[in-house]
Amino acid sequence: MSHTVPSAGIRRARKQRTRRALLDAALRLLEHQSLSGLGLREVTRAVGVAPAAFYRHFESTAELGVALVEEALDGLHDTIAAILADTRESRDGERIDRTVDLIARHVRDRPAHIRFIIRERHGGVRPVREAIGAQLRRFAEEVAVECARHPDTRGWSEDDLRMLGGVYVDQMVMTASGFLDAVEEEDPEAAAERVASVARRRLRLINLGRRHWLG
Amino acid sequence: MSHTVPSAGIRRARKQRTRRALLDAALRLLEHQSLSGLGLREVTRAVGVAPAAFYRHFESTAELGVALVEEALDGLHDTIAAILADTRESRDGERIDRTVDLIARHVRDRPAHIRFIIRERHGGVRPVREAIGAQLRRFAEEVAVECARHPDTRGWSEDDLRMLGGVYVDQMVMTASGFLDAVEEEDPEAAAERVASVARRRLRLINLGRRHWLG
DNA sequence: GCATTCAGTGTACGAGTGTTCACTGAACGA
DNA sequence: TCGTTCAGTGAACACTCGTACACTGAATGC
Repeated sequence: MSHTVPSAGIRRARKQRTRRALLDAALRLLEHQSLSGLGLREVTRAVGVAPAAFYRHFESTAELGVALVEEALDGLHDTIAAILADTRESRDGERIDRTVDLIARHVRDRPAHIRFIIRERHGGVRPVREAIGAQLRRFAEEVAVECARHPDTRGWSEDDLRMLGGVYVDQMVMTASGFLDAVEEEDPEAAAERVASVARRRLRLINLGRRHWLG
Repeated sequence: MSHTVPSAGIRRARKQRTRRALLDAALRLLEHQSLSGLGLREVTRAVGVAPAAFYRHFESTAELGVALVEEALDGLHDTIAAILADTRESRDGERIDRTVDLIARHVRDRPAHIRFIIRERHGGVRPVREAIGAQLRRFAEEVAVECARHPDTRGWSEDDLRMLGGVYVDQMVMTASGFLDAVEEEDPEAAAERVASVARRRLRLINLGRRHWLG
């Protein structure tokens, strides 16, 4: 009976719980403002905890921002991996459809994370900006590696492959941003479908360019 | 002697002068933070003027932000027009080179304006965000109109042309952002050349896709 | 010349900010 | 069982913030 809860981590768990609460509250507050304007007191007030408690978890809101970057981009990384794996065997047309659908779903599932990433990618807080930039560059690299397996890119230089990976990642981010903006329009579903349509055609354009890159 | 200064606008001119000073000071302060974190007092302090004087020109920092958007995008519009006009007769290769050069020059000439636009495009202040979005959409429209004159896009639908215009404008903004980031690296000139090289290849990729869009 | 306009001043207000520090009390390890 | 650890408290610190209001004095128009 006693050792079923092996004497460990009630404290650690409690701490984790308020840490999560801080992150969640911050994420919610960041939907309508940017990180450089987010106050430490504002966050603790939303959680219902004393301001000083904040320091037990982060030494500044910038550091909290970096933590948010990590969890947001972990999620995005999973989606990218899913896109790459899921569409590896598809024909070109349905591959594009599937990609855009997966982006739409990701945005629907984690809108606040995505909004945060897009807002802070060029935001006023350097460490956050750099963390996002570094991660996105890593994603581009991974996409480039996957691209190399495709017959259309046979014989490409590494540099050109990296360029192409970057194009896809940027395209993905812009599409996500579009889906995010869509929900604020008067007919969100129609707007989202418009975004999806443009995204599909952009990808088709890029793929056509890729096919004719050499010779 | 007396009517050489025709009794007009000494007041108006003085007002304009401090208005400019407010805009310039804000622009400088915004290089290291975002608009939602910019304080009215901070701006007036930088200009050397009483806080209340701010209200003679803007009713909030958001309104000042919108003014900045307008002047920043006027400048960008001129550069886009220059790109479209200047490269109308060129062959494809040098057209791309010229385009990228003009973007690089624009960023070198007005770095603060560009940084502001890129930062606030997805920033926390709605009216500013929307002003930027609307203007960029207008630019895309203009580029689309110009694209329609090109033989490669003969027979394209209006929707596809708009899509293409958007691709070019987004590409331009991303390139500008790249040039901006380049100056912060240890070898800025090399970084800028790397950005330029990637931008040129991206444009080449897009142009290849454009050429093979139909059939 | 004179009354009017108005860009900019100076002071004051209440409210919110980040950070500190001594503290409490429950979870912990031995 | 008992001393230690440490997440969270609450009060106080010295700021900064946006806004209001009565004001000054030079430019202005009649």
